[in-house]
Amino acid sequence: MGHSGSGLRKTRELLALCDCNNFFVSCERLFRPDLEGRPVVVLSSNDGIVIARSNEVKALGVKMGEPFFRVRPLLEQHCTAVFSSNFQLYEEVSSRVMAVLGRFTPSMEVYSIDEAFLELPPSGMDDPFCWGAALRGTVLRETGIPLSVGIAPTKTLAKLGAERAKKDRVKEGVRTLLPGENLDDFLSAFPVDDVWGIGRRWGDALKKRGITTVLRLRDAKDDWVEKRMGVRGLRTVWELRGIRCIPIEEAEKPQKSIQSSRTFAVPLREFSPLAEAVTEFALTAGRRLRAQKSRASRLTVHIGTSRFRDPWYGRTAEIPLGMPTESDIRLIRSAVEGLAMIYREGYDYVRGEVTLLELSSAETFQLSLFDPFDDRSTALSRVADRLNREAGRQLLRPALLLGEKEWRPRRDSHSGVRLEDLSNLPVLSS
DNA sequence: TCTGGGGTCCTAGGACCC
DNA sequence: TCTGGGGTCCTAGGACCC
Repeated sequence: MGHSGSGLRKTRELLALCDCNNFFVSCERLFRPDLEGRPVVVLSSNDGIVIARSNEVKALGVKMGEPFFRVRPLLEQHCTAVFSSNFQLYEEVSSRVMAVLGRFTPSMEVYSIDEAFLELPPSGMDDPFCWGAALRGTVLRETGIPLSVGIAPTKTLAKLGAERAKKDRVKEGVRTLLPGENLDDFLSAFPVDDVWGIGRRWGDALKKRGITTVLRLRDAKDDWVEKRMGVRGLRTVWELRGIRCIPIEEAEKPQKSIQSSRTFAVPLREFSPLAEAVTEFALTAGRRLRAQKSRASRLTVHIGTSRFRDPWYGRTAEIPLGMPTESDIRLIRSAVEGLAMIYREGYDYVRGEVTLLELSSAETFQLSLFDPFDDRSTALSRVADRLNREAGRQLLRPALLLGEKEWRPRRDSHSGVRLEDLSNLPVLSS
C-alpha cells in the first residue's frame, strides 16, 4: 500500500484527547493531599476488584481488574491507601473538569467520565503543543486533576499520543503527532493491542499473523483487514494513517439501553431477597430512564450464580412492556414477574440485573389500543424523583426496601466525601 | 471466605416477503 | 433429474470501550 515510511496525510484539522490520570485515585487525593506520592487504589462495588491505581501501585505490578483479595497482602505490605468507589464524587469532579475543557474549544465530545475529545481551535493550530500545555495547566490549577493530552489528526492517533505522554511523564503531559511527521519509530514502539479498538481477541489473532506492532497494523493490507476485522478494523487502520474515520460527536445522544446490576454481598438462595434486589434495580433503572426523558418497551431480568463456582446457573427473562412506559410500578411488577419465570430453588445467586431496552422519547411515543395508559403511576414516579433529588437521598421508596439488606454491596473503605459538604475540605493550617 | 458495572456497534443467519 | 434471487427485518452473539 506504500504507507511504509510515509508521514501522515496532510490535514488541517487536529483534535486533542484529554485523559485524566488515574482519575478515581486523583479524585480521592483531592481531599487527602497527604496521599500524594503514596500508593492508592480504588475498588469496585462490593470491594471486589481494583478499578483504579496510582502510579506507585502500577509499579508494584498490580493489574487493572485484579481481585482485591488476591493483591491485598501486597498492597498492605506497601501501606496502600484503599478506597471503595465514590461515584457521586467522581461524577461531580468530572463535570468540573469538562467545564474547564469546554472553555478551550468550540467543539468537544465527552467520551467517558475521565476522557474528552476536543477540536483544536484556530488559535491552537500555530503551536498545538503550547495550546495543550496551557489547557493542562488550567485544568490542574482549577480542579486539581492532572491530565495527559494527545494531539493528532485522528482520535486513534490522539489516544496513542496521550498514552505515550502518560507513560513518559515528560513534556508537560502533552504529546503531539502532527501531519508530515514521520511516525514509524513512534508506532513501532507500541504493541498492536495498545491501539484503541484492538482488544484481547483481535490482538492475539493479529500477533499470530506477525502483526505485532502498531506500525505493522498501519501498513497492513486493506482487504485483509476488512475480511478479518470488518469495517471497524478498517477504520482503525485508516485512522492510524491519519485519515479521520471516527468523527467527534458533540451532541450527547440518549442511551439506547439502561442497565442496573449488582453483585450481592452474600449469596442469595431464597426468592424474597432476590425480589427485593430486583425491585431496587428496576427502581434505579427507572430513575435513569426518566432522567433522560425516555420510555422503555422491553425489560430483561437476569440472575446468576458465581462464574467461579460449579455448577453455574444463569437465566435471563424478557418481558415486553406493551406501551412504552416510564412508571416504576410497571417496571417493578415486570421485573419481579420475570424473576419468577427464571428463579430455581437450590442455587446460590450472586448477581442480579435489570435492563431496559427499546427506549423511545417520553414526549412522543406510540399509544396502544389495548394497554392501559399509565399516567397516574408515571406522575407518581416523577414526584418520587423530585422529592428524592431535593432530599439528596431516597426519601420515597417502596416499603419492601426499607431497613438493612444483607445483599447490599459492601463498601467498607468509602471515604464518605461529598463535594457539597464543606466540612470535607482539607485544612491548610491550624 | 473474597472475582464490577456500565455501555456501543457489527455481523451472520434465519424468517419472511415478493 | 432439474429446486430463483433478491430484499428487509430481527435477533443473538461477539467484539470492543471505559
